Amino acid sequence: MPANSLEQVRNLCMRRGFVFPGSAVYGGVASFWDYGPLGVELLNNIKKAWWQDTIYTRNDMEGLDAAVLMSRKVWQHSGHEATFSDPLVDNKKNGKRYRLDHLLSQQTEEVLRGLLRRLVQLLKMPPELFETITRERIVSDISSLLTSSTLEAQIATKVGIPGARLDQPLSTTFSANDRAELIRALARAVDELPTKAEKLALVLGLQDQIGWQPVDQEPSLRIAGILSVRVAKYLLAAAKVVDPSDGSVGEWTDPRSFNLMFKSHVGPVEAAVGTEEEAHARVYLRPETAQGIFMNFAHVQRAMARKVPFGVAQIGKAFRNEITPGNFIFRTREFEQMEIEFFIKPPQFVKEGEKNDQQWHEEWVEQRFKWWLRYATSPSATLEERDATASRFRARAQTPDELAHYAKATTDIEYLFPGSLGWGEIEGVANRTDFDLSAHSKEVPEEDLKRLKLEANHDSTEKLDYFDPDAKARYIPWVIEPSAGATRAMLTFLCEAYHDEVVTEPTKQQIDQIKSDAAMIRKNAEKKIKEAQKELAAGREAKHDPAKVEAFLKLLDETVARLPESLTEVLTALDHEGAQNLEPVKKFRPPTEKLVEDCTRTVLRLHPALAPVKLAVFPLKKNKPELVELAQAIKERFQRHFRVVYDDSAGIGRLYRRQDEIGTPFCITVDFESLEDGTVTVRERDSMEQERVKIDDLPGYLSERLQLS
RNA sequence: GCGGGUGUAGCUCAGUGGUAGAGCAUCACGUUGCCAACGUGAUGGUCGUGGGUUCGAGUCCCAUCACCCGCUCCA
Repeated sequence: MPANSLEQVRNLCMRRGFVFPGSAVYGGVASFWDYGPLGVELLNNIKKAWWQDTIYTRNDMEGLDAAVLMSRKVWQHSGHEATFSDPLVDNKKNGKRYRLDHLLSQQTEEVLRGLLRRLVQLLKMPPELFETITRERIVSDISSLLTSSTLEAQIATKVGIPGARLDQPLSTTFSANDRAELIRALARAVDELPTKAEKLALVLGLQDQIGWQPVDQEPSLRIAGILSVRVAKYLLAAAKVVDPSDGSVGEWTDPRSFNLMFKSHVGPVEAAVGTEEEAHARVYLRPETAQGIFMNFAHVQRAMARKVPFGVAQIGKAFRNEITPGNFIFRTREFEQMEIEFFIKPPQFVKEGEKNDQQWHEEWVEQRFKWWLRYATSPSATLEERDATASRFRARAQTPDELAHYAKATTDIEYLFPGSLGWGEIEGVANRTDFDLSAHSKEVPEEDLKRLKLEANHDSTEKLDYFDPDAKARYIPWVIEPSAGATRAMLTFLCEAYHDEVVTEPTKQQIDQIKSDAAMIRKNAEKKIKEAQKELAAGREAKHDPAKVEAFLKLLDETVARLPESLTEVLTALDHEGAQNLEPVKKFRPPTEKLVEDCTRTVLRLHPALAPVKLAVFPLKKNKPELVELAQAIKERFQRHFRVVYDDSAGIGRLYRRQDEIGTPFCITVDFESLEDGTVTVRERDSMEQERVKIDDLPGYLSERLQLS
């Protein structure tokens, strides 16, 4: 059985140095994780496997590593700036979608006023706030804040609303100097207020008090900017915001904020967002690596003299300011992608017997699916285990309304993660047609622009087309994009490899002890259930929920009946919510936990190519210098080729278990016999079987079994 | 975003307003012949952070941060 909860995997990762919370010293920052000594090995191995399998073993692929920061124009023409940067709302009634500010600008004055009033009420803004906070107070309150970047960065993060766009420049009635001071003081004042509502209220109040106004005086813009993305849904409903297309009150969704791109600046810019200077210097951290490949399509094609079809692969970091990150490293704001852009003939040039875009798409889905299964499986897996692994992967075609703006079709490869996460996307194979290359090209024919719903690109200096000597025609190629998450791959392989195994049968006496303890728990719990029922019947609050306790007892009976093989499940049963506040359970837990620990091992049955450590070498006794010396010599013999560790800090059994937990495929023990006949014990991870192998034969023995290419 | 929960030693956790604890881990010494051995000793804490109540707060109150679960949303 692989991991049955993400929590198990999380624990192992933090305890054994795979993943640590980011910025932990300062309390942590949501959604950022650091990869520890073993995590970086695993991640590197995943990337290496992918790189070798997608580039080295094919004849039609090249590699690339493009810059993270690219011209802002890339994101303007790719469509990301428009669709990633403004809150959008849907009307559930008719499926129409609007930019929030556009929608509001079409409302009547009455509706807008109602919105503002409700916002004020919702935030419980104390009216005094507007009276006490004056310009003098603010300006005089300047001191320790460091130089600020932009209002948005300062205020929006402090107020704590991701959707807030309080980024318009201050009224021009202030001098540049005054403005900078004001920003600092404002940020400071916001800092001092105890609640989020008051912070927001302050910002709102200041707009009126000190003439801090958006450049654009449209009230709709201001409100749209101020609305928290999360409260907007209720406000829109309460204020009866109307759908301009039919004039009826809409059934609005939460606005989905697509401002997923992190902003930064090139050069020493400290200008406020919205100014020309800022706009000029602005860059985004890439939200996908794909555009770097499109930028270099023509370079790679010419430099490597490639003919379509061919592909370009890239591994790199991407950044998205996700609104709801979570599930450990599944959805993070900084992540790593492994992307292929595979360039093919447009449909009209495909000849008889050649693959069209649909067939290429299918082939890539199949290829990638095989890749996932290959590395999700340990070579020692039985047929049944392989089937079980395969059943946790699936390819699922996206429905039309799920498709991204650039895709004709996308097939997601998903993995069934443990616990509440469930099926999760680990790779998307998209048919992006000629959308991207056309979007970045000048002089694209009118009909193609129309087909792709693109505007003519007057910024581009190039046409990203290709002369096909075979078709004797010039065209902009189509693209199939298999795009996988490297960090999600790590989570996938960890979940699939995780196993808790019972390796030592508990004695009959120990099992009887558990059974009698369970009987005691039942006796006590039944009493509690009766008490609770009495309380509830009398209309009072009960300490226990009878139904939950009942469910717990049923689970406990069921697992205890299946001992000893259900040993680990008994422990899980004790964590059932119905077991809370039951005294005997508290007493019962520690000895059971101890027994489970003594009788089980945690093992990561990782594919050897992915294992962070390939080999561990131990001396049987650490106080015999000859053994230590030989063991270290063996370690040194392999350390140039792969990660190998030497350890003598515990008894031999414990050393084995430690390596099991991190998925080390082989352990070597050097004993006294080794000194005489030059053989060592090689112990295999999954079977725990041992074999005597000559030290001189180790290279061949290991390279065959580690499957390193 | 809403609701619920958690946060005490590196890890797992106990601690009912009155001197901060246990097991494991770590380190030292001794012992130890292949699957989580043992003995002795030692190290390790501003109890997530900031305020408040109190003679006194890990414990009560407020705020805040992080993580987990459920709902909502999203890819």
